[in-house]
Amino acid sequence: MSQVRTRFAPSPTGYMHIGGMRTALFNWLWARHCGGQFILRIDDTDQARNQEAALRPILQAFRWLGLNWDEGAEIGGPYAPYYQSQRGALYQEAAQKLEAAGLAYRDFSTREEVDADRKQADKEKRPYINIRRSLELTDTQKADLVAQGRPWVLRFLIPRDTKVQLDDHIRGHVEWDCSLLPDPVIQRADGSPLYNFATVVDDAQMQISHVIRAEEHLSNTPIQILLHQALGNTLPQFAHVPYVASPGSKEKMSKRKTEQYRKAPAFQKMFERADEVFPQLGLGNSETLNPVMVEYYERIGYLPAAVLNALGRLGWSLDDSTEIMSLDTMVKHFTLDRVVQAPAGFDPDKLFSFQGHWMKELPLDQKVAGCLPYLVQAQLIAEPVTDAVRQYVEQIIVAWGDRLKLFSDILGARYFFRDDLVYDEKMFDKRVRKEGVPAHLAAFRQRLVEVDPFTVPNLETALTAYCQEVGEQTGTLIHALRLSTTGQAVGPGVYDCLALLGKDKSLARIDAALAR
RNA sequence: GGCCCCAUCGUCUAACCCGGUUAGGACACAGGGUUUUCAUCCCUGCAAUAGGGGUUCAAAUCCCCUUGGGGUCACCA
Repeated sequence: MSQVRTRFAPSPTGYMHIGGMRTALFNWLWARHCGGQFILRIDDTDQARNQEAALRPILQAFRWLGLNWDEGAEIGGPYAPYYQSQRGALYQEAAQKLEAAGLAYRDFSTREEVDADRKQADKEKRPYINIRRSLELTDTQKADLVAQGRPWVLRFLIPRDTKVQLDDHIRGHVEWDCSLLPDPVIQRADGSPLYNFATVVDDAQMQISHVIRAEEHLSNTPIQILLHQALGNTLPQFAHVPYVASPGSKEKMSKRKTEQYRKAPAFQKMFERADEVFPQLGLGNSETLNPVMVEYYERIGYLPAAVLNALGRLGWSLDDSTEIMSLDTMVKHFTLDRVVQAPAGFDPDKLFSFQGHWMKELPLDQKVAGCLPYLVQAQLIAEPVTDAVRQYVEQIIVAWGDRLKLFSDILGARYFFRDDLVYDEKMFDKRVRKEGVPAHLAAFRQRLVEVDPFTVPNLETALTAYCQEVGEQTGTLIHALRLSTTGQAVGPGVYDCLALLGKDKSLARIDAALAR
């Protein structure tokens, strides 16, 4: 096969959509699988807003996930520039070429006229296509109108007597009857190009071999194919990937619908998590950062490997049983013909389970590196982080074990850094304020004074010995100690907790609990 | 509404192209075991071919229809 070149062409919207990320991943995967190039082009035709700021989160999402691009934004390349806003001359040239060949025409009709035509067609229950009045104008009439300063747009002349055929890598054979297609505007009165046109010009000029994009572009495709043909371009291959649906629905996931996702059972936990974590980090809450955006996953402490794995398995499979896949594995096996045709609902639970897997695989030093920023941002530890603190955090992470799923879970270790404990009152009542327990706790507290060094094995020996002597179950003391020293009913092993806290703090907290 | 796409457990999917499997796996859920918490880990269970017609010895698989779901219909991208 000749050189494979794929592209992802986001418009700078200020955030990276998780569904768009999946499409980008498939493009990247196909390029890498084939040893080709992946291009990141910016579709910023007539965007008034702040480019820089609106683009940053998108590029950051690619960097975070490790999806590098061979040409495009920031790095340039042989087909530069890669920003549509800077490629005006190319579009002008192509538009002139079409007009000169009689394949596009100047349309002098006003928006009002077009709207009226459309309404009329609607009323008569027939499909709307352009009436093409401007086509009947003589050259002198047209020149007059131009002289009068009448604005016009350039429309592509759809060849109404043909059919467009597409053999899509995912959808298969699709056909459209051109007699039903309105003539699309390809250039505005001010000379700026429209998306459908700019895309065609760019894809051809950048030698894109495979246009892999979301299904919602399928209806744009006949026009683009026609445009390519009119321009004399070699047609790229097309692959229309089904869109990503929101959890528990079949509808395309959309940022505009975040309010309803907030209440959807499958999504709810992610929003709650955001409201719990982000305020502690000074990052707003689920209003500012929600699970539709890639940045949510980065900020809440997901691993790129987990997000990539989940995205890769959404609408694509390697075989009948492989679930856990590294990026390398996906590159090795990815093919377009194994992309599923039906929309896939995003599944937060499954992502979470992938996360559990990849977090378990992560070497300790990387876990520490991942958690440290959270502790700093939540002001639980100071910056710069000293070796002693770093070591302490490492010990906590070891004790935390597989309970640490997201990096932000480390915020649950607050009681190792702060003395104002948050008590789980219900459990405190159940495990501490219970017949006989305070007495045991007080008695064992005295034994603790003698434990030296204050280590896990010594603590365990002491507790077992005490319980045997007094004929009490170890569980009674274990639970009481955990509630007293951490305030919580769940967490790392209680001996780990005591050892990590050290003798002084442990004793003080037991005293405080007994005094409550 | 026009055009187009889609349809297997609750979810993601395998098997479909080239008809023959007790329709497989994973997540979730339920139960059990290990860890006197929780998490991990192990075992077990639950659970699907939308409906109707064809074709065929045989249909999840091929064809048609119905139903349902979705996307798109801009001088947005």
